[in-house]
Amino acid sequence: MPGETMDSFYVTTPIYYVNGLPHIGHSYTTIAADVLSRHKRKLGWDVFFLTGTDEHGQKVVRAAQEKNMTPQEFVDGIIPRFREAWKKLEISYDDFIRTTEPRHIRAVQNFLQELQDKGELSLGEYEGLYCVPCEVFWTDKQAESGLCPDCRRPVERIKETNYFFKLSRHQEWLISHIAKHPDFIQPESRRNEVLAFLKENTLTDLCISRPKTRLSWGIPLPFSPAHVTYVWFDALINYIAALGYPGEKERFEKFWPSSLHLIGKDILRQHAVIWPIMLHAVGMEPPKRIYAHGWWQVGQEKMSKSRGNVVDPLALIDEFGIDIYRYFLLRDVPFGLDGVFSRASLIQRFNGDLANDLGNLVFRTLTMAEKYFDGRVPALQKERLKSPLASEILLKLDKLPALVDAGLERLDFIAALEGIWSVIGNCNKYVEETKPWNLKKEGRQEDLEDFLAVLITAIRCVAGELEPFMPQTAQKILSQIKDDHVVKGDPLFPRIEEE
RNA sequence: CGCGGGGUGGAGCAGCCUGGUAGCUCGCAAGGCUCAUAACCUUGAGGUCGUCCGUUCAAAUCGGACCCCCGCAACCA
Repeated sequence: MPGETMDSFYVTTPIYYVNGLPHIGHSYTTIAADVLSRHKRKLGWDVFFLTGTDEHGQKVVRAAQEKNMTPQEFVDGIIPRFREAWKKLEISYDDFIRTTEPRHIRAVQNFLQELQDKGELSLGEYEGLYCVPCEVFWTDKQAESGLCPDCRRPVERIKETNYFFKLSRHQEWLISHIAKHPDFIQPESRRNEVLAFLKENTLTDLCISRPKTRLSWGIPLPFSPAHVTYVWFDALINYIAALGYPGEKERFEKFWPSSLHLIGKDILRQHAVIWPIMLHAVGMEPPKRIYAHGWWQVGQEKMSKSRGNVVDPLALIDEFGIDIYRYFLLRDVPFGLDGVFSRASLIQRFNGDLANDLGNLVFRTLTMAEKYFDGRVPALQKERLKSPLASEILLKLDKLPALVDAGLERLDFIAALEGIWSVIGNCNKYVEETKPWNLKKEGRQEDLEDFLAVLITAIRCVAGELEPFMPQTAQKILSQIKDDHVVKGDPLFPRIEEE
């Protein structure tokens, strides 16, 4: 539509590298993106939520070899596991891109050709210590002893001809871009980190190709069929490939200006340095915002595929439910910081926040609706209210959407949830203060109606705000409160008794 | 002198940028209530805010020195 001004929102997760199964870290970023997407959609924004998989490169080849499969067979076998995991977690992505898809390959090749045409690439020699059996390059420091850190066999110094991208040419531009856009890299500590890095170092030329003779599992360079594209270079382009680059200008222009890349802090350099420079080099705008979140640790150790201590989200979901998992990840630890995962803290959140506060409030309220009004829901008559606390609750409800929105805008999921829980707390207090059982005995029907009307109103509103975070729970609550009557169900979150 | 993060009641954290009665969640203790999932509500105990020095009328908060803890090959969110 010409002159369209509709608010659009583009959010991405990294495309996950598929040499292993989905773990808590993948689900963390993905759930965060899902919450933001659901929230924006609710407000009427046009949302495009992208996730996907990164399928090329040496690691995938090796993982496939270990299973006696071709790389294609291997990735085709893993991708459904990701899709299933996201389905189970109620992830509402709009698109799932695979780097082995034709649309992505076309985008990458087009992008490379543009760079080549603009004279941004040059042919050069790559030299390094190479372990032939492992097919891996090591830096001098890594292979100090002259042995491969992995297999302990001797490495050899080899040279190969590759294409290089001169990042340093755009370094000054990037520094000033970051300086001019305080929100470009978040949180602030990460922004400072990148800025300091850029000011203190000259970026080295990025080797963007691999000889096909050494690695064939990749996207061929359009101008040199003897080379395939370096996997990171290939991967980053997914963000624009999914928007229809290079063909669909309209879609691209609609979503790209509002782009938000959610990433883990480990891949900050690629997203905050290489990616913006790649785009700038071909004359495209950098992403609007990059947010690097923290890591989950297990006990004192960091979680990693190689240590084998990864937390399996699906097992946790089966045991505790989807919504507590989604809630826990976003509520327990500030998004930008590292956190420690433990069953105990998850159970504590479950029992404390979900069972005692929220679940119990809903349950006791519906019980009273049944007991005092045969399940009928009295209408709210604001002008009749006498209790200051009731007024406070209604006031908070008015402000709640804006509060949640502001929190999510900053990716401060905790602030948003605390805002919601503050209302829940007030409601529980309101019950104690009002002592409806006394009103009943005294036959003060009108007061009792007002009381219940306030609670029901609050619960409806809370459920609405909760929807992006806990879609199932929100749905369950709303299905128990019809327009004029309630249909009480089982407790939403039966307490978990352990030990 | 490598870099970064951190040291606040029993546990986990906020507050520090923009100095001025130390706050939150959990746990613990006592009380209340009965609509409710031994849930809910109230109150309380518990901290010289890592150490020392300095700036100031006043410092968890600013400056300096020091001590201790965590992470820092690659892969990873």
